Amino acid sequence: MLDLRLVREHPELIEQQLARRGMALDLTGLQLIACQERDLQQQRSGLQAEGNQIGRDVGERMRAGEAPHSPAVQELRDRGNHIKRQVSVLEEEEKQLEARLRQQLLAFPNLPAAACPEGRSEADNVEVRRWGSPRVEAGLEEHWQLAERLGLLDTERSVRIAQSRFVTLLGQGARLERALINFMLDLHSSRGYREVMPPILVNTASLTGSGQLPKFAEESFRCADDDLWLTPTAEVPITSFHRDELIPAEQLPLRYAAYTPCFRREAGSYGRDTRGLIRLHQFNKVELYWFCHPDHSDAAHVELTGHAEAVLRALELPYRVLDLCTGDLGFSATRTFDLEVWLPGAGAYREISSCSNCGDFQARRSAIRLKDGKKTRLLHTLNGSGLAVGRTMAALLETGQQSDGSVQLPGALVPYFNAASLTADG
RNA sequence: GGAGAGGUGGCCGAGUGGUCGAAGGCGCAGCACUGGAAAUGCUGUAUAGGGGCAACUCUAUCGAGGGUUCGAAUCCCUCCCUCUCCGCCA
Repeated sequence: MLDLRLVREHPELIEQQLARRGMALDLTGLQLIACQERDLQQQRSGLQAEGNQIGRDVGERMRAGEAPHSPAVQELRDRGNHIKRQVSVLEEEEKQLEARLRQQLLAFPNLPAAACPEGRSEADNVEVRRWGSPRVEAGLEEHWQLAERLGLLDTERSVRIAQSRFVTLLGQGARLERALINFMLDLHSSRGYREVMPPILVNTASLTGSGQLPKFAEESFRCADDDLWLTPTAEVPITSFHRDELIPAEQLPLRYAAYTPCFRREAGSYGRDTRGLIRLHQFNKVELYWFCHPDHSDAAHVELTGHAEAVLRALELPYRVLDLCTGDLGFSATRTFDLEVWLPGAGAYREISSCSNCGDFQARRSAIRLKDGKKTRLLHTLNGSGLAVGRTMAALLETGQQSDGSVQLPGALVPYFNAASLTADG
């Protein structure tokens, strides 16, 4: 959420920054509402101050022994009543303005960071670096072909259980998924992340706090009877873990690593990536999350991205890093580095992690502040996949495929999977 | 799901209509004492929003929302949550 003060005092700054995202906005209307709201508040609190004084006066007279219905007291009462009516009128107006303001503010995305490259779409994202040598050969299988042949998953029966875009992992496939989750969590724990396993049904306030609501309601599955939603990412429960908290500066940064299933409706993506593990309604993800001091969030962002990269390196999966341009930035992010893993079968880089600095955007929505001496200020939140587990499996399958039909696994995974390869009779 | 109890500041805990943003304690910070520390003493220590260069000041907040009243932490209504017992259950 954007700072209301900024809306009042420098709406042109917001217009400029959101223009970088490709949004043409005129905030004069909103600014007007914001100022009206402030003026109403001033009027109202002035009246309330007067009312409070009357209350004190009456109390004093009564204590002095004056009769409760003496003319003087009665007059004070009348004035008190009059003020009360005025206040309630102002309050009603104020509430309406506040609701309108909030509704509009919640719909604005975060402002891009100064360093964020300019651009209109993903075509303008800037490649920052590459790691590893991508395997480029003709005749390689795609991961869903490999997975089907090796019996790692069952798509058809999953439709019977749920619907399309769900998958059931089986045998080696299920074990590999489990091995990957453990491998990733161990790696992050060893770097100081605190492991968390949060609720994956979350309430509306949580989804609003991290930015998925109100704008992206159609992206999440909802349990209508309970004000609960299935989490689209662990970012949601982790943000809310500290919602409405005031955290001593010396405790920062707080760093969490969470494995959770994630649920997305993928509305509007019909026909895309319908086979295999790339785009599912339910998928597993290990998420990295930082709550940090605003002065350190840029450095933290680089560090967090490095931690996600470390997983790819340990698994010997070539990848590239993109600095997302202003036009491709997610709603809550002020800057994002995407990691794209090389899929030799598909012959393309595919997103496997998105590492974002959200600045104070989620912290303001979720009221998460830090206390630095006497000062309180909003802290910064960062998140990144470390990594999307299904996509990691896809990359491992395509990268490790052998001419004999088996799949060779990287050495780092052997202790977790208890075998060095996947085979047709495994 | 049924019955009962309860939700007060960073924490514990007092407070059943007026001067209560709230006693007391703990914690924390500063000062004094000390060679240094402990102990002790003194002082300070909530959040949000508004106004002011600032000192400061106004408003709101005692789970949430509404009501009664000149005045509500305190009375009334609704909701949420927590705890205990019973039931059910991985």
